[in-house]
Amino acid sequence: MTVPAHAAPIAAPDVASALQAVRKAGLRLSSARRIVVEALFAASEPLTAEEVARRAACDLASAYRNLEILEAAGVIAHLHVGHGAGLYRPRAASAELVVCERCGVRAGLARSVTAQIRAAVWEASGFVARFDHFPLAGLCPRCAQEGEH
Amino acid sequence: MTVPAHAAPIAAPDVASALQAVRKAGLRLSSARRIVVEALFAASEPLTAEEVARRAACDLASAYRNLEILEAAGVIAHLHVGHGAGLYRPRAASAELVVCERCGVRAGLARSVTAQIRAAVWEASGFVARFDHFPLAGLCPRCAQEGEH
DNA sequence: CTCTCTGCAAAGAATTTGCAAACAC
DNA sequence: GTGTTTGCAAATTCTTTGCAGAGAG
Repeated sequence: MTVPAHAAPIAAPDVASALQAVRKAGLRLSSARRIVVEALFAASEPLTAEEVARRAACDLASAYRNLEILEAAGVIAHLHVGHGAGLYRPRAASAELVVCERCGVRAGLARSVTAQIRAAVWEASGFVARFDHFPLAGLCPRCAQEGEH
Repeated sequence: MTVPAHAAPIAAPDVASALQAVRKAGLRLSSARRIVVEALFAASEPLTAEEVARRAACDLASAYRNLEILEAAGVIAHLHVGHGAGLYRPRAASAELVVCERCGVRAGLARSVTAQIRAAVWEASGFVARFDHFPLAGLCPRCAQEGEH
């Protein structure tokens, strides 16, 4: 038995193809929209809507609206870490993560590891687990050590 | 190599011992506090703060304050599922879960399964994963099937 | 009696929505 | 031109905080 495939739409690998994908989705390429895309692809880390709005010099409401639209178009994706605001990143950068609940540090998980976990969860529950939208949570090595005081 | 133990404080198994634990923590047992505890132990599912306030017939602010205090006292715990409000439950009922991102259905995971996953995550990243505060997310069998249309 | 706890009201953070003007095509 | 998109302001949802009075020990 194998875990059902999680359909993986084509994620634009760079700014150019992302902007092209926006056009193909029938969306207008307004200046705000273009800069939002560029800001996300230029960032090395996922950004909050507020950071996107600041970098794109556009209204926060427009940032939220564009982030939602761009996500629907398959160009970007958002994730949630801890109690804080949502984070946005290019869809192509949707690595599967584990996040420290205490300090917020994030680490990527190799596909082989997440595949193994997905298989275990699926066999036990029938659920197809994902780690990109709501990453795994726990304590990083440092915080885990402190926690045992 | 084994995953570091996640210190597991004594969780009150029933209302009586929970109320007793509240006293031992040096807290006063106000009527609102008592009813909040009773409401959580009486519920078959985790409750939102709003549901707690309604069942305890107390102010929402008092519900939040008591939930925070009771959690610090080790009597209850909260978790986050999806985009919605936080959920509260007796600490003793802190099962490790997997939640459907689409329909919200929850399923418990056997300790043997979560132990295996914890080990895999720890070997790969050094993180000590938890599944009670931020449960695993994914698609339930039904939604997974629909998703492949 | 003292100090904790409560209700009420207001503040805050994150996100969404209504609307007229601005802009892409 | 025409219909999408924007900025601004206001509304929503969830949660926290300030304060004066009520209640537990």
